[in-house]
Amino acid sequence: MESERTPMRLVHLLRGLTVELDLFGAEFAARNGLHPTDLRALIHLLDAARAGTVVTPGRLGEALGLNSAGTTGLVDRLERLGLIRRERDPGDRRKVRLLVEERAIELGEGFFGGLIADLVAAMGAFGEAELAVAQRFLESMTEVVATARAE
Amino acid sequence: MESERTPMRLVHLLRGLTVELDLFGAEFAARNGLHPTDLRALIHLLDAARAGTVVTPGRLGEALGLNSAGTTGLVDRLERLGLIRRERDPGDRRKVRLLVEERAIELGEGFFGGLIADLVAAMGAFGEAELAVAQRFLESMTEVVATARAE
DNA sequence: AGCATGTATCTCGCTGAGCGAGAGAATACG
DNA sequence: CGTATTCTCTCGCTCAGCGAGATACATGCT
Repeated sequence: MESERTPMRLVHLLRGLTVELDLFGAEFAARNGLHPTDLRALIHLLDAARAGTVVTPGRLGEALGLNSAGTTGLVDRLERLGLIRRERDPGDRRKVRLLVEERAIELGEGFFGGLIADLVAAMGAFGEAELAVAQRFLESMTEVVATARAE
Repeated sequence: MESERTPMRLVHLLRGLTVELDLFGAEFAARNGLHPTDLRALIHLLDAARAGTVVTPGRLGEALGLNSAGTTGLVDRLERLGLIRRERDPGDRRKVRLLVEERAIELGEGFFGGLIADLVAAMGAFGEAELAVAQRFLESMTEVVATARAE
């Protein structure tokens, strides 16, 4: 494994990192009575809230790869947990807006907070130029995966 | 978002990349009649096979965070799909060895093959030194997550 | 206007992944 | 030996997510 050529080593690292992050998320979710899907939904909702975007059940379901029935169930679940609230869109009354509650933000902090601080701290060992390289690298890899996903 | 400080931008990139890889895997799995768990199991089994490690249901379940009942179901499923085979360990007859079939290897190639080639190709745009930086960076981040996971 | 078509969400019934509890079979250890 | 331990599997259950379709609102066409 140590004698592996660099590109393959990087591929395995990317996969390994994904696995670690997934497991971290799954464990956090389980500890808070959530399912992995709930956590992914929460992340999506918090991102949208910070960006000022309106999220509807349809958009959320699409982002998570769920059909409408599953999405309704997911939203019901999050609402029952007091993490989000439904609100009819006054402009188009077919739509429902999903609003995140304070509790959801706190939960998000609990999840990310510690880990982000640790990650940022570890980045301190890298120079400005090195972080820039890492950024370009990650952007490039993300784009490749996103493109592959779109077939 | 463009004005974001580099460390946070990197954190978001890591998360985004994880999400993309997850979705890619989930879509591949669905297209092949597998569940995300099955794919994760397959990856684990193929890694072990390449490393020459023996995998038992117990080890597999532990790696995926399943209990024994769930693991039995998973192994049944993979066996029914003709991806693995059970074989009693002759040394310790309580144990069962999980052997990957040819089909599983082909499936793995189908999943990784294209994506890996694309990723490696994109790495071609980076110099030797830059890839080394990316590697150190990913190793550092992986270690942080693994440490955080171990509490 | 009026009617067809499209869009957003929800309801119903069902399948099956994964859990808890515990049984059964083989091994280790006093 | 017999008792504890380890590994896997069985049983019964819960609930996330699917397919099909209902409902309600919106929009385009003539």
